[in-house]
Amino acid sequence: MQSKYDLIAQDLLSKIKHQQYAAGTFLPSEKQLGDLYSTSRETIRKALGQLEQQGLIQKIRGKGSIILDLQRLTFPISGIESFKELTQHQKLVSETQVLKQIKTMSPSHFNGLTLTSQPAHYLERLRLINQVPVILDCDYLLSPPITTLPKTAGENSLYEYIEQELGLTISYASKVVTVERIPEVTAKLLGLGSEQLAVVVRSLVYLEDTTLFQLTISIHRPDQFKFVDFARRTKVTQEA
Amino acid sequence: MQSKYDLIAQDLLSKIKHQQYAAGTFLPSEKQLGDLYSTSRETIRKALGQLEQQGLIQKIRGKGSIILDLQRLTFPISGIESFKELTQHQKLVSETQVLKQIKTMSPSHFNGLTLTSQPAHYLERLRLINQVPVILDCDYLLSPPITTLPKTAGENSLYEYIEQELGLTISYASKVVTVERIPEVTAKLLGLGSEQLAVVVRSLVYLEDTTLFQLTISIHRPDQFKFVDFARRTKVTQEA
DNA sequence: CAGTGGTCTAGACCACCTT
DNA sequence: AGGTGGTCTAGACCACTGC
Repeated sequence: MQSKYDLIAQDLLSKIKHQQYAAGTFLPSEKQLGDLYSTSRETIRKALGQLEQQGLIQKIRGKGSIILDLQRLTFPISGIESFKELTQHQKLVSETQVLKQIKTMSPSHFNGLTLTSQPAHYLERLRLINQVPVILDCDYLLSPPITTLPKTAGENSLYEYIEQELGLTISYASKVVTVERIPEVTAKLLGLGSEQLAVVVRSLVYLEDTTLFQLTISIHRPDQFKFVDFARRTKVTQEA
Repeated sequence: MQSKYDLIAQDLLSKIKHQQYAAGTFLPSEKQLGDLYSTSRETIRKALGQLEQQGLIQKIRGKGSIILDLQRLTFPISGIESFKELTQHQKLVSETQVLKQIKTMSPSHFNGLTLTSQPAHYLERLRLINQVPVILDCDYLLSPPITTLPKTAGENSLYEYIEQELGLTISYASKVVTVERIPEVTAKLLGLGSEQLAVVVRSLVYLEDTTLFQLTISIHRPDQFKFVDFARRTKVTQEA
């Protein structure tokens, strides 16, 4: 269910996108927004907090909430987003080729962690944008919780299948991004020549109840790789 | 000033780090924490929200807040952190060589954006970890707001100088990470051979009042580059 | 001084999980 | 049914900004 502050955040987001609130100007004050949406100030503040988090506005004490103008290049690739969601937002012509889909055991080491090996669906997919291969995705989908994996799920959207067909809630991920030399076979798949350096993103993805369900190794063509991020300075002192 | 929920978050963080609350177990309930800290539940919720954001806990409705165990490898390199802060957290032997420090004009194009060129301090610094060069940082510090820049600021911590000496508050940044071919001179500085591929991070950094104050081009040795991230799945539908 | 956002409270109702 | 977190309210006081 959508909460009231989610709806307000979405409404403000769309009003910002459609320039009803212009970049560089201030939003109505929290009190005014409370009157507009007939709600309390704390609820408005939750909505504004979401927008601030995403880098759409900046709150300034004593003045108001100003609309930022970074979105021009902020397709947030940070976060957890499926390839399908990503390309759709950016309106790209994309294609996915399923190279392999078998049942196997998950690896026992990943990102420097030791994991218990367990049954999994292994999926290997080549991603193309404008007919050019850009990413090779190697996924382990653990069973449980992913017991069955129809062939169409990999071809279309894996996350759509998991969230909508299986009714699971994807919650968070930890990722490690490195640049590595890759095997010649892999380089060929991505259309790389003698240069075998690629960007490798290794992710562990978890459900709402903290169950690990996916391990992914994502190999990107370096010349096509672009990672856009918005970050806020954290004050939390991570002292020893 | 530290707010009550900041203090509570820090206290919980340190208790988690010192294993007083063990990974995999539940924190006391929000009600109990409210009694423990003699505060209202909403205040406790703000503290827990911070910890959840950083990936230290996962809240589960109907059950409680469980302590996650990812931190083992989560030195959050995402976010805005100075080189000094970064190396200190990880207890590394680091060194900074200032190669150049001059007054000039800032570039008018950056990350695909058109900016107004203005006076700036240009700073070029080579970063070494364990005596090995790993990063070349090229900074433009705009004046205003950075009018004077003592030589020591670049050698020690630039952010310390800006936040503590100048009393400015660093707030947010937008970054673009790519892999690029770099000039031979630059490659030599980083100790790279014929291979001239490097990871390039271009950042725009802003103050609390949305003033842009820093443009940075950070060139990383690919074999030393490692980016660790924690991400939560966002529900906010960024529809057309 | 009035207006703004930042924090905090004490209560309420709900949805969910467990027993 | 009782405990948990998720949402929402109506009010309060504070710190900061601007005039």
